[in-house]
Amino acid sequence: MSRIEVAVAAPLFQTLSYSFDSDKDGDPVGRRVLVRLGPQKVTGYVLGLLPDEDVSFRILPVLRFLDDRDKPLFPENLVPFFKWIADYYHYPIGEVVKTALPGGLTLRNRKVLQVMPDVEKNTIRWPDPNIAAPDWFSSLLAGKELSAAVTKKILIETQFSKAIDELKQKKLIRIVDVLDKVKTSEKLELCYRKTTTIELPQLGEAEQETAVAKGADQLLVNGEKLSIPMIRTLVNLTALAREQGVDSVAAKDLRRMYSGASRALKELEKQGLVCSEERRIYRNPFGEILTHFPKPESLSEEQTQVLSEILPALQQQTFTPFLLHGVTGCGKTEVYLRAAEETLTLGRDVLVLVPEIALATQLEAHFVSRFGDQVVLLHSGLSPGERYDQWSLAASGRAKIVIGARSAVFAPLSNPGLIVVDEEHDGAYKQEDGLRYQGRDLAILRGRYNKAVVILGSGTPTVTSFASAMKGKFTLLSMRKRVENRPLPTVQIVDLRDKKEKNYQEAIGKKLHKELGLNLEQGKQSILLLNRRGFSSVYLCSDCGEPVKCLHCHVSLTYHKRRAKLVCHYCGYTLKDKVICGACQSTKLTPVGYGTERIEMEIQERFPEARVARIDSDTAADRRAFLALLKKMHQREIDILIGTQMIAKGHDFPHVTLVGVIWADGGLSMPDYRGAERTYQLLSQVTGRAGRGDSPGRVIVQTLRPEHYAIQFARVHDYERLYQKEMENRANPKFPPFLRMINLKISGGNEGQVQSTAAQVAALCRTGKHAGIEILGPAPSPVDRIRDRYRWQVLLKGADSPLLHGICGRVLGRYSSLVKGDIRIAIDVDPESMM
DNA sequence: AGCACGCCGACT
DNA sequence: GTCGGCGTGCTC
Ligand SMILES: [Zn+2]
Ligand SMILES: [Zn+2]
Repeated sequence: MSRIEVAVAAPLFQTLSYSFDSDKDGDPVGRRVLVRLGPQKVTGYVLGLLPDEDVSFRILPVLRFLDDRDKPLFPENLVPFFKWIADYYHYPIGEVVKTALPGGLTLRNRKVLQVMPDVEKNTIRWPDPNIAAPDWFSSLLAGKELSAAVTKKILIETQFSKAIDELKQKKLIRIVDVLDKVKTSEKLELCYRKTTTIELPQLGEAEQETAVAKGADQLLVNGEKLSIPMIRTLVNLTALAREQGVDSVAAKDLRRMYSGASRALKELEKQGLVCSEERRIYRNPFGEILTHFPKPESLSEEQTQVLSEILPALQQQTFTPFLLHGVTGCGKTEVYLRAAEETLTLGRDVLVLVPEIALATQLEAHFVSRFGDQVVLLHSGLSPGERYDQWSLAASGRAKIVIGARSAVFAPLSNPGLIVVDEEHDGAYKQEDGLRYQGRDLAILRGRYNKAVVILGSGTPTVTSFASAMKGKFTLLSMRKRVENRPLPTVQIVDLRDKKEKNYQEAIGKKLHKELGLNLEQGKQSILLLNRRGFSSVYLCSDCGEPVKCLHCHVSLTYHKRRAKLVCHYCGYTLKDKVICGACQSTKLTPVGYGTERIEMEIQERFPEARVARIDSDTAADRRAFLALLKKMHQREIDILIGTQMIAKGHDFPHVTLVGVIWADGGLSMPDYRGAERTYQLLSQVTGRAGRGDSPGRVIVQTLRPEHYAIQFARVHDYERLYQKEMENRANPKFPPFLRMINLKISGGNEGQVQSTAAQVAALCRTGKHAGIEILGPAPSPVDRIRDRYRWQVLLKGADSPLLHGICGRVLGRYSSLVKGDIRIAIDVDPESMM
């Protein structure tokens, strides 16, 4: 028996030791095991081998392996990566691995309540006279199985415990442990292989029919009695195998050729002429046939220049991070593709991260065009089965290129030599629940562990990344020219404070209206951006001025006119739009503020003849409808497209010549030190959507703060000055990149308890070493109640990273004494949103 | 997390 | 008296 280090799927900060039979089970690393953990059975992930030294605890053998020999779920190179993440994000190691793996692969035992096998059901009475027999008891007697989830609920209800104990003692019912059934696994397909060498007569259909007509239901071929269906199937099998260049052929293909194949195959198998086998098939997530992008003959001067730095770094096979600063349409994609080509030539793998795969289909299409089935996809849009298959293709080394969203940074590639993070500034790289990791940062880390080249690409890099480039931590590569020398659009700022410009209660100013009308006349497409969905952001009482709030969250409800509903964007709570004011019972409520839905309606009133469409997370929930809309946009069947930041990302609309930003400063009033940066990024991205060679683009930016530098620098497309200004601002008072932050988030159902726990957390931070660390709070979070949970926070700021993490460790060390009832403490390292 | 063990309040 | 509440601690 050999000893292994296992991370179990439980919130433990340490790994545990188990033993296994190395002769029988082979290499254990990267495979799942089922292990005992106290009185339960849980999934563990094997991280490595351990020396046989004396220990103070007993070492249990693993119950069994959940992954086959030689089919590890993840390569060994991910192990130090996982450990670093667990440490840095203060997250249990097993949960880190669980987050990294595709879902549905973590099994554990659960309790199920059932009637004792040989007990006659109708003889059982509900034993507790004080309460009526509950529904679950009746369905149990009716012969239904209770699920583990239902059992859990029943066992939590203390009112039933007496009756259950009694029934258990009388041996009428029992509670058994069942293991989760496997949710995601390999998909197998039945195949047949010819095992006979007999030569088949070249029997055409006509001849077969003649034979049947003559009454011959069987023919003798080389001493074997074969029916016509058997011959036909055997002929088809031989032909298909030759055609596909394989030995065994899928039964379903044979059935498609001849419906009698199933029965014939069974007969053939019985006579030993064919044998059946299961073959693994890989579910294919590439839904639509993607556009083919041919490889360009030549590269631009800038592409050549940039590649002359990247390719040698790839050949050196050392960790080299690049920041590729290239405006929209500068031809970054071709740089990624050439770098990927070189990486494959060197026998290494490629990992490409994109913000949200649904919107990055063009990058996907480019990679598939160039590299075919060496590419796999990993993103949330896949079914669990597809995701598992794509994962296994990478894990087994059959796929060399992984393209995916944030979590693809954990892709099981054994030797990544190139990691690309496209649109590195995108907020989607930060996971905002559970393991709150930053995909971009982890990409850099993985590059370091795997001695890979990392390319962070963006037209508007995060200030932090650009600062790293300035400090020399990243090599800065710049691409300033748009391909085909498309000019940058002209940007005009419109001051919304000017009463002559815009009427009260309207969103579109005179200037924007005029330009939209002009574009419409000329049959050109326009885009309108407003980063808020719904009709209005608040629904105000005209009598007392109070907004309608969510019952479960401390936020105003958003009015959705088409659905005639008031909706909470945090928890989904909805009200009909016929409400009375909760404060004064008034019925006079009016929508105030703007959302995309309201813009859509205003546009329809202003331009009744225009073909208008809207893209936001309400309308894009259905990926197929979303893709259909994009297609309509490409085919110029839409004149004006209205949307949230979604329209600014990823997708190129070649015929758009006008972009209108309804309210550019919306993000500047948020409690976020990156407000200016984000505003610039959004404006810059949406600006990049306007114009093509022959028809230059115009951008109208409406704002209440026309003088703000983020808006002014966006007008002149000057990233460097934005960067400098931001660095000045963040130097005093200090914000990242001049220091680091960790947010300790305390939440729970009882406001007083949350507040006092938050106070204890803050006190704990302040006791002990904290020199040079600013400890802010405890304070209520900006949204201090979501889903009936109160939320407080303690924010740590400081340049001394080890000390910051030390303070977190101190809090975590007291975790069990701090956390009572439903209180939770979440640690958000490098927070991006304080909400 | 999930489970066992252990120590105090309010029932028979 | 004990039944059951949940605070505390542990899991290789
Ligand atoms: Zn009111
Ligand atoms: Zn809500």
